[in-house]
Amino acid sequence: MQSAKEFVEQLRPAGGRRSGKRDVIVQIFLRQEGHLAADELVELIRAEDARISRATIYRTLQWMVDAGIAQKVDFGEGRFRYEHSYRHPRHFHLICKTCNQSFEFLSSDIEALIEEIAEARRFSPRQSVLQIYGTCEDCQAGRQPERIAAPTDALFARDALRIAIATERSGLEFYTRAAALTKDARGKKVFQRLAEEEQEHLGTLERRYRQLVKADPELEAHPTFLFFKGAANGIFAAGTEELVKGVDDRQALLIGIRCERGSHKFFKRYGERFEESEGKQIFLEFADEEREHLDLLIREYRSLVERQAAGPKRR
Amino acid sequence: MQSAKEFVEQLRPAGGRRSGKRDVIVQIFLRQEGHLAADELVELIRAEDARISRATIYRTLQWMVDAGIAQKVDFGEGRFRYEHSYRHPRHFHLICKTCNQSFEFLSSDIEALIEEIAEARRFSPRQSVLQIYGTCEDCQAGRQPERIAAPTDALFARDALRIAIATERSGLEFYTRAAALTKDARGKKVFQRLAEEEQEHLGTLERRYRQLVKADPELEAHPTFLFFKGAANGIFAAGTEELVKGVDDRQALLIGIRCERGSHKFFKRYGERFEESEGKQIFLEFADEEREHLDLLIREYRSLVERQAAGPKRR
DNA sequence: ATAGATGCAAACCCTTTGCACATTA
DNA sequence: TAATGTGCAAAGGGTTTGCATCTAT
Repeated sequence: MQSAKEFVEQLRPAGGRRSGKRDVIVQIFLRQEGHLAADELVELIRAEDARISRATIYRTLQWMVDAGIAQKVDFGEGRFRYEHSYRHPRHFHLICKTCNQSFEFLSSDIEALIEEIAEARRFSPRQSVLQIYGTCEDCQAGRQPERIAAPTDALFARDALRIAIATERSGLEFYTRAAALTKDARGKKVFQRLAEEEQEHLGTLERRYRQLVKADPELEAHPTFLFFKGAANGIFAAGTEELVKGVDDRQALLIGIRCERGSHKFFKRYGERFEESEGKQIFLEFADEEREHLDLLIREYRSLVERQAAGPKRR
Repeated sequence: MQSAKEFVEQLRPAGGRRSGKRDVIVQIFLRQEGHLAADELVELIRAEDARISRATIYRTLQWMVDAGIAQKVDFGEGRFRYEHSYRHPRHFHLICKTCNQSFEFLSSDIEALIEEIAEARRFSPRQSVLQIYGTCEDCQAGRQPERIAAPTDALFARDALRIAIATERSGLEFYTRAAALTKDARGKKVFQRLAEEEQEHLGTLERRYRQLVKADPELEAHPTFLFFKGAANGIFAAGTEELVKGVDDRQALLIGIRCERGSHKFFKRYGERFEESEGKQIFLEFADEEREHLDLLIREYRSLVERQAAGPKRR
């Protein structure tokens, strides 16, 4: 796993000089979690150590943004806040206007929609900001809001596993149906084999999930961090729908190919977004698996087409 | 249709006094489209007329926000912008960092997801901000970006009709399938009748759409303003999927009820959000229609249950 | 030696405010 | 006349900058 130091080292821009003060600022900044206003960082640094001027801190923040170490965010407070990018994927925010706390979440569905919309408008998106302003659970109840810890690796792994499991289930259903509906003996066998594989993987994933929860029984009580619906399992669900409306063997294989391709792409892309972590691992492993299925289906489709082309002559 | 003057009149807070200068500011502000920074408004007012002080303009902007006439938005520029709420539903933004233009869009899908996420986190949302930063089509091509006009009523009507048509199509498919699958004679007839109605409405909507496009042939060239996918037609699509996997008559009716309820709710809620306009009209008419179907299905379901309760005795 | 980093204070931008004066109900 | 709106200038918060001074390479 990459350390914070390596992370900074790697991003340090060429031509820049090493400076003790800047290092201090960066290190203190990276130690924090959440969204720091410049002034809060000034306080932290005053407390910690040196006589570092406000200007240097502002300049270092700008430097970190340029280097990709930090991100400047605007919660509409009339000042900017900064969050670091180290082990911290792009995300969205729920912002409580009462206690001023902010809560992060991911949503592959919303990301997919944003991409579609940008595409439709021929807009090339660089960065998206989604902030939901309102009142958090604690403030609604009039309770003293407790500081929520930032989402951990384990939490991310939990949600990654949930997505993978849901997708696997949906894939299993797809292949089971496909096997039942396919007439071609060889095609049927392929679908059966894939269904069996999905079943097996499903078992593996569920075991892994239970293990994770066992290691931290509190884990399941945490609210969802990574939201998903359509983007992952919707791919197979749509395929199943088409299947069930009636298709021939060739179409069934094509639908399977489309599903696996979509699924592979989703898991690969999503996995690549994250820093080293169990969740990333899960996504990438899953992507590989889908890739194998995809290859198998493509081979099978080619074979079927060949046999069909040869077939009529014999008839 | 409500005029801008009535709009302000209606929202003018009690206890406030009429003031010529404030009126001037409000009128000039409402004449603009897009997102004005306070300073830009000051310029506009300087040019137009009076010797009105900066402070008054700031105070009036605050007054408009409190009254619900304007909305303060933050594009992360370090200053606020204001957009008026008159004939201007809640929307999201694509913001070009090159030409600094911003483009609006609606997405019922994203709104639905936001609500789900807030719900899951027990967060009570008041306002959501979604900004996609990047580069617009013109700037990507190195062209001089042309000022895009704000979406018109006709554009909104076009997209409302597209959603209604897509939903209608999906409903038609659902009822056609349901009619084919239903064994109970009376139930079959109900589904057939609904399918016929959907067919007829579909014709009406398509005629209306053609009319709209005929009135303004440019209309179809405009990019999508109201994005939708799941929220509207996905409701029936999911129903069809269930149907096709095999259900009995009673379940079929229940699925129909669920679909119509979802669809009714969606169109009603979405329609209610807008100022008087053809698009609003379309949504509300559609909601009414779905309501009728819903009632019919519920009556039919009750009847079926009764007959089934009576049936076994006769057997 | 020289480009780059730092400190200090002043400048900056956008916005709000105190206070005297003008207006409206 | 009492409450509200306006103008002016000053203050305010957050951020950036000019310039002299250091400090790494």
